[in-house]
Amino acid sequence: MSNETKDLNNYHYTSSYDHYNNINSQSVMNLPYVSGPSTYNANIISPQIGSDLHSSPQGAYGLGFELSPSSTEFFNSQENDFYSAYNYNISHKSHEVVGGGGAIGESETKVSASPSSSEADHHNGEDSGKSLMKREACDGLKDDQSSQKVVKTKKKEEKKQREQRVSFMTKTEVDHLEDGYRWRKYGQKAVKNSPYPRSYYRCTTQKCNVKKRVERSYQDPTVVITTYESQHNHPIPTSRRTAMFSGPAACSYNSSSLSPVSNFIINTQRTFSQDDLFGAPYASMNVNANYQQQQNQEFQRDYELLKDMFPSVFFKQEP
DNA sequence: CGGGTTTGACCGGCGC
DNA sequence: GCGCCGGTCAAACCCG
Repeated sequence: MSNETKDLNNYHYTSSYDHYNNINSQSVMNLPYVSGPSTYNANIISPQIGSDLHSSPQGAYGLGFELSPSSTEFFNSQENDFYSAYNYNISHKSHEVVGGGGAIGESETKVSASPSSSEADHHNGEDSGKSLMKREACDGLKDDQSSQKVVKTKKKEEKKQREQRVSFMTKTEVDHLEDGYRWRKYGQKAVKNSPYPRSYYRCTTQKCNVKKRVERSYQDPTVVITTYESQHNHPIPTSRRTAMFSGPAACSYNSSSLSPVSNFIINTQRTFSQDDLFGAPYASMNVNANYQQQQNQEFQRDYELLKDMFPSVFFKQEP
């Protein structure tokens, strides 16, 4: 796919999409990492969803997640921590020895999770926020409301609650990030108040009804918002699995809803190990020994959670 | 030819 | 009721 062959009016599928393909081809061919460091900076806002995912019977599968050759940072925190965690990652970026210093493909990701609304929704000020307000208003309805209406409202709420959504905010030039699963695009819509369209994808695996929306933030065009809905009921396609981890990458994780501050870096240049997970951050963190010991235990717990949430990250990479 | 993308039409929810 | 908007459908198209 080249820029020349694409419709230039559809800017989302020109240069950006080519970046996506380039990065993947580097990964597949196991080439030296030349597209520069990229950091996925993830923030899970809702502790409820975090625990849902943790206890999910589909623990081996779950949500898709960007895993192009890059460094990934997961942030699991309350909403207040969202931007501070994000800033923390930015300010410590220079400490992450990931690869070359190229600018292409550089990215950071934040993650939010919500049963009914997503960070992306709030980010764009869309009507899901209004819906939330409306639902909250419905909670305070007067007694003279007909019981039928109440039942209807409750049903609607339950349905929305079941729609498990997780949003990733990724600072990247890549629009559709690789997550190991196969997606079929089924729609694209212009987003109100945004020059950037929103794309709709569905998992191509039969009987898997996972969907995702991908849009670029109008406030910060360098940020791509990916929203996943529900969970995969199947493993990651094997052909993708090997491709995804053949290139060097690093991943750091912060789960501040489980611990005040925990942050570690996963280096995927070799097989994941606890040493990889727990050793690296201290090089850049100015903390005392006791604190480190305490953090290690918290990291262990967070690590288990992360494994459940993003199993694909932890598949072993065979040489 | 099969699978993915594009894109205008359509639908339902919601606010006015 | 009407218009707006997000989400989805599906025919046409593209590509390997």
